[in-house]
Amino acid sequence: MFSKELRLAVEQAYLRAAAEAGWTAPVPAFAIERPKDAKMGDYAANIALQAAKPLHLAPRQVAERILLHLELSEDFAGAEIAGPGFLNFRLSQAFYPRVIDALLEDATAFLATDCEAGERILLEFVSANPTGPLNVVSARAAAVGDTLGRLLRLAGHDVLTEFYVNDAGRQVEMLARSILARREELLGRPCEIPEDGYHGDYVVELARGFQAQEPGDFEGQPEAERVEAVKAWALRQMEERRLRTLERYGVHFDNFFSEKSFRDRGGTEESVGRLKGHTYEAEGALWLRTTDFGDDKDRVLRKSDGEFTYFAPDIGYHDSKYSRGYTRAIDLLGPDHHGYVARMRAAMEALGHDPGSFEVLLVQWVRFLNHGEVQSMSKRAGEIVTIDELLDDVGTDAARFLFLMRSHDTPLDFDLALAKEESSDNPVYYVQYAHARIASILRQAGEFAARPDYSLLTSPEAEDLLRRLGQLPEEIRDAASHREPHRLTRLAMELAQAFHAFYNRNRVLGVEENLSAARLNLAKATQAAIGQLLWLLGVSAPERM
RNA sequence: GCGCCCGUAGCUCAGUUGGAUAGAGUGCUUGACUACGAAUCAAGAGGUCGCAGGUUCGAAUCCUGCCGGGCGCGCCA
Repeated sequence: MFSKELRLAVEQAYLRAAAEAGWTAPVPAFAIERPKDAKMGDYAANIALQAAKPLHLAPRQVAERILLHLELSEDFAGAEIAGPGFLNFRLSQAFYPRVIDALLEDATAFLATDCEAGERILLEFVSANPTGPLNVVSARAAAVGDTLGRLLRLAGHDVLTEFYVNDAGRQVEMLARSILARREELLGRPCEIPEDGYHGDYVVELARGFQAQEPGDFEGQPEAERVEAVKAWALRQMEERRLRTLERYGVHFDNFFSEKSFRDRGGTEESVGRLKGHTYEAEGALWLRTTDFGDDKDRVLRKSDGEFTYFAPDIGYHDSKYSRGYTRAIDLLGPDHHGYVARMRAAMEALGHDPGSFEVLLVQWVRFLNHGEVQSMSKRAGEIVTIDELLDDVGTDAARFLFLMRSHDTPLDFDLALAKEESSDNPVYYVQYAHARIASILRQAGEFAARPDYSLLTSPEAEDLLRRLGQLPEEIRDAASHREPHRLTRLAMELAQAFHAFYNRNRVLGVEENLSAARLNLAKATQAAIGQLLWLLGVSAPERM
């Protein structure tokens, strides 16, 4: 929450120094950053290093001139020149009450302090085929997408989370035919599961369920109508199961977008029509000249048999994100889809959308381990295949936290044994324990002053904790703008670590009344911050464990 | 062959638009509870940031080449 005012102060100091010394170079691009080593202060600016070259001066010399003209608010204790010419700044105690009071008043608003967002974002993730239970391969994307959505919303964006339901293609047709075949089997008639059909146990379950509910004249209907009836019924069943799974997992979608209804109302034709000028006919097919927009080769929109490719309705779907009023589309895709990004971006550009407003986050694969052994995800081996089975095994809190510990663009090893372990080895418990521990202290504390004298918080552990709390708004801003929800787990762990260290060296209860009140408020503010981070992660924040 | 992602401590990984002595967890060694939760804390050991060049006052970070791993390159979805 201080980097913004610091940047302004430094810029103004530079301008005053320039006016006095006759520098003609404008304010250079420079960074306000947090040094790794606390000995170097709380913030550092490299403006002198950046300005030295255009000014033909030594960096330290520039720094000295700037320092002369620097005017800082009372939140800062002062500034000094260090190393090759960094300006280092140290916070004063004056900011303590501002941070603690703000956190206690409204932790959400506090975390959003530095965010200046306000875009309309459509965030699409998971979008798994509706032909089976949600598979564990979607679990990571579900966790990342849901938390990213919460984070972007907290940052001030108008976010719609969306699940694209591929309910139109051959896949659901096959599901319906598979169910029908199983139904024949249940009735004791000879049958054959279609070659590309679905074989999971759930298909048998569905067949049984359908048979129990099927309308009386079902047998008399023509084949095509029967398939349609089963298809519609099966899609509703899968939707219910999907919603139950997602709810257990704490994942919320604002909208489920049906490919079928989009196609039925001519959405694909409309978007393809608007691509005119970028398309051509060749070999009986309709092609989109994506190479005009950076793709490797042109892509077919409509096959020579007159059917659209998968690409065409998908262009229409993405186009609809813009026509529905969103200015930015963010997709989470598996690494097997990365070849697809360039052509979709090309299509968006051809439609007149800013290609930069279409963002794709590739969520890399997860490898499941058990005590370090790689797990095959085969049903036959009795291993975990669905998200439900994963949640049965390790629970929502551990699953979400572990998925969000790593950057989404690196492959992840997920150790099932570790996830189940309720010990300090499991980072989710480490963070939750800090939250519960504070709850326990507050239960025992009784009444205490709401606005005590925070200048009593002088221990190194208290100061470290306060600095971390004060820096949260900047961290949140960066996590949101970089689309890196995994930073939240690190922040939560660091806060928990700072609190545990504080707790071990600073008695909160049973010390002098004013000191106790100051420490209690700090603990309570920390709890609010950890609670808010856990909420963003979709992990529960227990009062007791 | 071409394209994208990745390569950091024994292991799993952080590392902010290039910044100061490269960090954390885990594992290993050692210490801390007759007062707030020991699911905790403190200390120590552990590194050729895949390799080689280049740009820069400064490179784990940017550029080039090479090595290694993953994924993709259909009128499939």
